[in-house]
Amino acid sequence: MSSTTPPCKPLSRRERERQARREAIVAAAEEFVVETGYWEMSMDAVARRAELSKGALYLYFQNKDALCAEIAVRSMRDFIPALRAASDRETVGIAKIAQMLNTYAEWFDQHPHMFRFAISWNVPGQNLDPNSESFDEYRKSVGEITKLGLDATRIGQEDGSIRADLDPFLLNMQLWTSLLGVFMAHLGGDDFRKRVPFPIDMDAIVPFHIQQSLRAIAGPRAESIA
Amino acid sequence: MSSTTPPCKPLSRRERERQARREAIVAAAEEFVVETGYWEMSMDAVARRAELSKGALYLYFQNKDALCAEIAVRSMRDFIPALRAASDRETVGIAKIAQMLNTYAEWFDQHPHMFRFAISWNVPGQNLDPNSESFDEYRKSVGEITKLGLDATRIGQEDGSIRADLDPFLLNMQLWTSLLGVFMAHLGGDDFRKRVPFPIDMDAIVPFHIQQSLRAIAGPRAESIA
Amino acid sequence: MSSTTPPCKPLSRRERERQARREAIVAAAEEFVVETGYWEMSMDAVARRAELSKGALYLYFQNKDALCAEIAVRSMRDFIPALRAASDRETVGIAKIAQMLNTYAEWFDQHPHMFRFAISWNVPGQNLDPNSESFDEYRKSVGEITKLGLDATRIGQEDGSIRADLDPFLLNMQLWTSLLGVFMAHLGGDDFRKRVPFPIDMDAIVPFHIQQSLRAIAGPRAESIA
Amino acid sequence: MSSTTPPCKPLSRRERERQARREAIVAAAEEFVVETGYWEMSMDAVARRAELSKGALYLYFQNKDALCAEIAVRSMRDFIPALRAASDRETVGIAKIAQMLNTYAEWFDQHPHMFRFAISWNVPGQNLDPNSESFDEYRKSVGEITKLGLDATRIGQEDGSIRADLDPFLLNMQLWTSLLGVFMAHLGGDDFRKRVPFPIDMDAIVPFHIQQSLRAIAGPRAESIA
DNA sequence: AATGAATGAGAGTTCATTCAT
DNA sequence: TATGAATGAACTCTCATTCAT
Repeated sequence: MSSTTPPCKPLSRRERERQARREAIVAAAEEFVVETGYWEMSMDAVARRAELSKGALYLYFQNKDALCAEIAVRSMRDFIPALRAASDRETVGIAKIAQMLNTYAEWFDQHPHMFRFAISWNVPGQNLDPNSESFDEYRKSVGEITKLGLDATRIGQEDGSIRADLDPFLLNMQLWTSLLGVFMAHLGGDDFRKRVPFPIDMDAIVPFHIQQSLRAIAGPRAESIA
Repeated sequence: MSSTTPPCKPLSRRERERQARREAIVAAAEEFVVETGYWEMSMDAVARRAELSKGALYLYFQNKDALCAEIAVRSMRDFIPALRAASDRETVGIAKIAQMLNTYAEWFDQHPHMFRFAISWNVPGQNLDPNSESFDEYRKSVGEITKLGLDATRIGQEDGSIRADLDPFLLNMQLWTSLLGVFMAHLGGDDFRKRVPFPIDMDAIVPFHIQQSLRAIAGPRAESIA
Repeated sequence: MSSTTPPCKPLSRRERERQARREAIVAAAEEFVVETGYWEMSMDAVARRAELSKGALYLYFQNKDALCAEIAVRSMRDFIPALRAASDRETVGIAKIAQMLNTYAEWFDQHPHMFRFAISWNVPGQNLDPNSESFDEYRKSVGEITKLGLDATRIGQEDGSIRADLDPFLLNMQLWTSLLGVFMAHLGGDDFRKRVPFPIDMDAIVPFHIQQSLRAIAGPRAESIA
Repeated sequence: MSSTTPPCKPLSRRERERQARREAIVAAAEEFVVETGYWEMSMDAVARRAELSKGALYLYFQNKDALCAEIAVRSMRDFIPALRAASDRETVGIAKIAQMLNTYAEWFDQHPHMFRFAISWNVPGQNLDPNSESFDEYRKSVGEITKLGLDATRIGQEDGSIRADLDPFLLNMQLWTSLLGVFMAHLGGDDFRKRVPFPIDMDAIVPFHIQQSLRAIAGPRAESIA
C-alpha cells in the first residue's frame, strides 16, 4: 500500500495544489465580499488579492456567480459544526433552539460579511445555475442546518418545552428568516439609522428578538425543565 | 372669462402632463427594480420602458439615486394611510398591532416589489444623498410609521394587552425588521426554494410569523379583552 | 418726417426690444465666459441667466458659435474707442504705441475674461462661419485696431521715435500677439505657477514685457522727443 | 542557453510591446490634440485611431488627464536636450539666448502640435491632478528649461552681452511667454488670417519677434563680442 | 415670439469575460 | 497551467439643438 501509491502521487499533489488555489481565490473573494458586498467585488480585485491573474480565476470558476456560490458554500460548511455543537450542549428542546439562535447571533457578530453577502446575494434575481456542483453542496448544507433545527424542535415538542401545535418545519423557517431580517437591520447600522428618524440601539435588537422568538414557542413545561 | 378658470387650464395641463411623465418614469423604474433589484436597474432600460430618451429622465430626476428615492417615497406615502386605518379599526393595543402587521402582509402581497426594493436598497453600499429632498420625505414617512407603532404599543401596555416589560421602541423595530426578513424569504419564492432542499409552503410563513410575534408580546389581559 | 415715422414705430419698438434681448443674452453669455471659459458655458445656463428659454436663444443666434462670435464682437467694439483715445493722448509715435500697449494691459486687467475667452476661442479648431454677420463685424473691428497701430507706427517712423527699418505691419502683429502670450501666462496665474517650479511674480511680467517691447522698437530720436 | 540571454527575451518582448502600445496611444492622442485641442480629443476617437478598444486605453492610462499629461511630458522630455545643445553651441550669453529662442522656433516648426497643445492645456478650466507622477515629471522638465535660460542670462549679464538691469527670472518668463503668444498666432494660421482683414505673412513673425526680443535685452558689449 | 420638453449622440469610465501566448 | 492584454457592451450623465405648442 505504501509503495504502490507513489505513481498517483504527482496527480494527487496537482490536485492538492489545485484545491489550495481554489481556497486562496475564495478566501480573497470572501475578503472583498466582507468589506464591500457582492456588487463591489470585482474579479480584477479578487485576482490581485489572490496573487493570480484574472484569467486564472476562470480556470477555477466558470464565472463570478460560481465563485460567489462557493463563498456561500464555505460559509455554510464552517457554520454547521458550530450549530451542531450548540444543539448538543443542551438536552431540552427549547434550550437547544435557544443555543442555536444564539450561535447564529454569535456567528453573525463574527462573520457579519457572510450575512451581508447572503442577503445581497439572495435578494436580486441572481442567475445562479441550480445545477452547478457548488450549488448542490450549498443546498445540502442548508438541508443539514434545517435538519438540526427540526430535530431540536421535535425533541422540544416531545419534552413539552416547545408548543406542540406548531408545525416544526414552518417554525424553523420562520425562526431562521425572521432572525435574518433583524440581522439585516443590525447590519445596516448607520445606513439604517439614517433612514429612521429616531435614536436606535441596534445592538440590543438581536438579543431582544431571540428572547421574543423563544417566548413565542415556549411550551407548557418550558420553564419547569429549563 | 369672468369666473371660469379656462385661462389657467393650459398651464395646468402642462403641469399635469409633467406629473404624468414623472409617474410613467417611476412606474417604469419600479418594474425594473421589482424584477431585478436596484443595481440591475439601468437608466437606459428605464428610459426605454418609459418610451423616453435617456436624457429626458434627467429632466425629471437629478440622477439614479433620486429616482430610486422617489420609488421608496411613493411606496411609503401610499402605505401610511393604510397603516393608520388598520390601527384605527381596533381599540385594544395588541389588536391594533395585529391589524398593522396584517396590513403589512397584505401590502406586501399587493406590492411585493416594494419590499423587494426596500431590501435591495437597504443593503449597504448605496451612496444615497441623505440631504436630498426625497430622502427627507422618505425619512419622514418612516418616522410616521414608527409613530403609529409606538402609539399602539403604548395603548396596549396601558390596557394590559401588551406586556409592560418590553421596551416600546425596541419592540417596534423588532416587529418591523423580523417581518421584513420573513417577507424577504417569501418573496424569494423560487430562489429560496431552490436553496432549501425541502418542500416549503412559503405562503403560510407570513401569517405564522405574525401569530408568533403577537404571542410573544401578549400581556396578561390580552385574551380577556381581545 | 416727424409725423411720418409713427407708423413704423411699432416695428421700431419691436426692433429695439429685439436688440435688447440680444444684448441681454450676450451679457449673460459673457458672464459665463468670464467665470468659466468657453467650454463650460452651456446654452442652458446662459438661457437661465438671461431669463429666457433655451429655445429663445436660437431665435437670436444660430448656434453657440454665433453667440460666441457676438461676444468677441462686443468686446472689440467697446475696446476700439479706448484704444483710439490712448493713441490720441500722445503725438510722438512711440508714445502712442506705449499708450496703446498700456491700454491693452489695463483693458486686460479690467476684462480678463475677454482675453481668457479670446484665447480659448482662438486656440482650438473652432468651426466658425466666416461668412456670418457677426464674424464680419469682428473682422472689421480687428481691422480698425490694426489700423490704429499702423498709423501710430507710421507717425513714429516719420518722427524718428520708432526704428524705420521695421515693417510696420509685422511689428504690429508681433506687438499684439506677444502681449497676448504674456497675458495668457499672467492670466493662467495659479495654473501656471503649478507648472513652473519657481516662485513667480506674475504681476510684474506685463509691464516688464511692455518696457522691453518699446525698447526694441525705439528709434534714434525716441529719447530726445519723448 | 548557458550565457545567452534568450530566456529573458520573452519577458523583454512583452515589455517592449507594452511600450509600443503606449507610444501608439500617445501618438494617436497627440494627433487629435494637434488637430482639435484638448477638449475635442475624445478617448473614443483616440482608441479608434490607435486601433484599440476604448477599454484598452485605461490599461495604459488611468484617465484622460493622465494621457494628456503624458503628451506634455513627452514633448518636454525630447525638447530639453535640444535646448541644452543650443545653449552649449555658444559661449556669449546673448548668443546662447538667441540659439535657444531659435531652437524654440525650430522645435515649433517641427512639432507645432506641441505648442498648440501646451496652450490649450494651459488654458484654465483643466482639472489636472498636480500630484500625479506625470505632472511631476512635467514640472521637473519646466524647471530644467527655466534653469537653462537662467544660466544663459547670468552668463550674458556677466559678459556684458545682456543688460544687467533686467531681472533674470522675469526676463526668462517674458521671453518664453511672449514667444508662445507669437507661436500661437503663427499656429492659428488660417484661423488667424480669417480674423485679420489684411494679408499677413505669418511665417516672418517668429524670426521678427526673436530679433526684437534680442534687441531689447542687448547689453553694452553685445555687438562687440558677438 | 417664446417656451421648455424632448432628443440623441457622445462623453469618460468600468468590468466580466475571452484568448493568443 | 497560467498570464494579462484586449475586448465590448454596459454604465451614468451632459448638452447643443429641435419642435410641437
